[in-house]
Amino acid sequence: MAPRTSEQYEELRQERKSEILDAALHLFAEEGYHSASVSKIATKANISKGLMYNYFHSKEEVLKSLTIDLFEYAMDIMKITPGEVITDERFKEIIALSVDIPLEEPQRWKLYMSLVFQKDIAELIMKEMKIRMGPYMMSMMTYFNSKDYDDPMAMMRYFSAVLDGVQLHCLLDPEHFPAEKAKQYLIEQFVK
Amino acid sequence: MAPRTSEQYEELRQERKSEILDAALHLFAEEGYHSASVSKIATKANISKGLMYNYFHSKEEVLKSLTIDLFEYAMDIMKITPGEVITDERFKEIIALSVDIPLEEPQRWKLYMSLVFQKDIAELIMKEMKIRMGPYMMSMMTYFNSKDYDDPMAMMRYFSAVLDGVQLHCLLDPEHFPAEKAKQYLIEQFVK
Amino acid sequence: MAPRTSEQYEELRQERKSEILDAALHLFAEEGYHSASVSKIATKANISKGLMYNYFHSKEEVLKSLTIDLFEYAMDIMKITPGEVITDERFKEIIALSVDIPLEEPQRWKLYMSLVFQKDIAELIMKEMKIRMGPYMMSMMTYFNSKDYDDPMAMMRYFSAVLDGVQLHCLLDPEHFPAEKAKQYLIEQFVK
Amino acid sequence: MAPRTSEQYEELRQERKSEILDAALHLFAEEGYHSASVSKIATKANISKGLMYNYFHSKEEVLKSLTIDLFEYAMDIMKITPGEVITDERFKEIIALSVDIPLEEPQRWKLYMSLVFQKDIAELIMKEMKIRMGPYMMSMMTYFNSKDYDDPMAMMRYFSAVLDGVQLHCLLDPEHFPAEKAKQYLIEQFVK
DNA sequence: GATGAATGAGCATTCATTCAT
DNA sequence: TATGAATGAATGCTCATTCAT
Repeated sequence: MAPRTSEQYEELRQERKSEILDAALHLFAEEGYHSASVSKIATKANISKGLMYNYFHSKEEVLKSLTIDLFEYAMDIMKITPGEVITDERFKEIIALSVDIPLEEPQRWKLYMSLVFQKDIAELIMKEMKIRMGPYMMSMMTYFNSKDYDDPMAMMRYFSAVLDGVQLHCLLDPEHFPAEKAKQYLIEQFVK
Repeated sequence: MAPRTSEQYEELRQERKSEILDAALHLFAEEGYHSASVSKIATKANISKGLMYNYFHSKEEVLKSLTIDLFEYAMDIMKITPGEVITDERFKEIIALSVDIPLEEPQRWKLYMSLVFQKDIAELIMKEMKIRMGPYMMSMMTYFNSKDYDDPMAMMRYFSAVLDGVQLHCLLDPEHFPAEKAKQYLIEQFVK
Repeated sequence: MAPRTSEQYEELRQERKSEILDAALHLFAEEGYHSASVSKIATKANISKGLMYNYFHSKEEVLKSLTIDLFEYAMDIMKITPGEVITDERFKEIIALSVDIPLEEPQRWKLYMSLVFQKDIAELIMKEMKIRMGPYMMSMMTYFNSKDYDDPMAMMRYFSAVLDGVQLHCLLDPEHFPAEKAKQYLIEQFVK
Repeated sequence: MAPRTSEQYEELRQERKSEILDAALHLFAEEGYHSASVSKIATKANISKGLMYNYFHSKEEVLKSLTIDLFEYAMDIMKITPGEVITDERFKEIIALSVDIPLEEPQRWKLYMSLVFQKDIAELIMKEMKIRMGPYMMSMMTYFNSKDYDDPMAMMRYFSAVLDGVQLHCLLDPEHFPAEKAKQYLIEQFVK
């Protein structure tokens, strides 16, 4: 048999890597970071424990990788581009997406939320987050500024908090939380 | 020599118990439930590992005790009484307190938030919570009902979410989050 | 109040001591030596943990004391006296008693049997045993000798073994083991 | 380098497993189940504590495995087959083997005897035992029935007890117990 | 004499990580 | 590249024993 080309190898590696991440995501979300052992992750990803260390240097790195992916995924969906000017239509879309994303991918977001409050883990991911959230917050501020809010900075931060609260409840109690109504209330309040 | 009286013993016990709870609170909040080992808690409380088990049957029980205390503390401060009829003034006070409490006792509330998303732990505390939150939510709904909202139930849930979001940001970024402005915005929106 | 006389104190001590031994006997027999903690014994004996050490230097000593009592109890019941000459009638009585004792006080004998096979414990009690069993075995040998057995020593040892086997089964399966029939078989075989 | 083939792994595992069982057998027999800690077993088996759990899920499982092996070993030697019809010759052979086995493998049998009287442990092994002893007892009863005994069931139980007693003494005092004479006495009494 | 708080060594078990193959 | 045996430190927890009161 002809040896694989290095492109094929690279492809294989990426595939394996994402299988591992996928397994880890589900286990972390289901049983928490500490209860999800490397053994379980490897088994779920159909590889040996040893091989995992060929792809990630540690369990912590799996987590780090997962959170970075998480952001990229969210940014992708929201189609946020640095320097973007946000229109009312776009703002409404962002609200709708913000509510829908956690409903559609609760695993991912539960994991994310569970991490934010564990100081040891939070430090790992906060740096990544701040870098990636910066441009998004800039665009938001510009939007609130254009709306003639008194204190657009404060408003932007308040809006972020409100949105997080809504997302939180979407995750914690999806059956009872009135997601559609919430979108409507958000629009009523913030898109004057 | 005569043994201590049982009052003396009881006093001693209560003191020790609260030392343990205090140590545990800080460690749980700082490094999470799993990373805060019984050894660390005992060391921080200046007692031996073994003695912890003279006061609590398990690490889990320390956590449970801590969450119960948390609720009682919050309920106390908010002066919530079952069946209370909420006036506008009282509603404003609740908003103000809701924002101030996490700012004043961030440790306690960080702990609480960190637990909510750890599935294995959440089950432990959710039961306690639901029992204690019920009356509060009833009063809230009655209030929104009196305000002629379309769907007071949905509004109450949305309000809870918004409040949680605000508390979240107070905890996560107390330096930058505009707490006072947030109170004002909340009152403007919900106390029509 | 007049101070107690030293006789009264001594009496009190003996009473306490036997309460402790009683509690220990039941717990050892029910859950085994290792599972029966000093705490449990003290609680069952209605005294404090600390006081137990006023009566016995260690948990092991409680056990030792218990086994010695056990022997004295058995010897008492069997009315064995050093140098006794055993008649056929007396031999039959010994057989009957040997079978009845374990049936009537299974706790005591189960404890005893459980100890014999735990080397660490066995060493403690074997010495006591050999001293106390010696005269009994002498009398037995004399009896078998009078019966014109080939090898009275071997017969005596075989008889002891058979008796132990019967006692064993009386303890382990009192409901199914035919104790009365066994007595009869024993007499038929050994009292020619 | 290529990983080991699964045959190689399996071979390795079996070897290690039996090393662990061997170490455990000796320690359990010598100091009892509770005193023989996992640490000691691992040290005696020349492996790390952790590795033991790669082979057995718990200390209890080691014990269970050991008792199952014990039975299989005994059944093998005795060549007992379910439904076997026992002749006089075969009966004599069974008596001889019953006496010789404990003499040849005292460790194994001491372990077994020590377990029977520890309530917490006994339950674990009794189930296994009853299943495996059933057919053997059936054959015995058939034998005693063919001998025109009054009450073959009672006789079978008495015989079992006597045999156990003899085995007990073979174990406890192999130097003084007259094993050969005992075989002879057993045959005289039971093979009329 | 009497108490029970306090200790610390020990226990069974888990698990991230390494490494010979 | 790939395996899983092997390690050892750490975990939650128990308990005989000591000791200040």
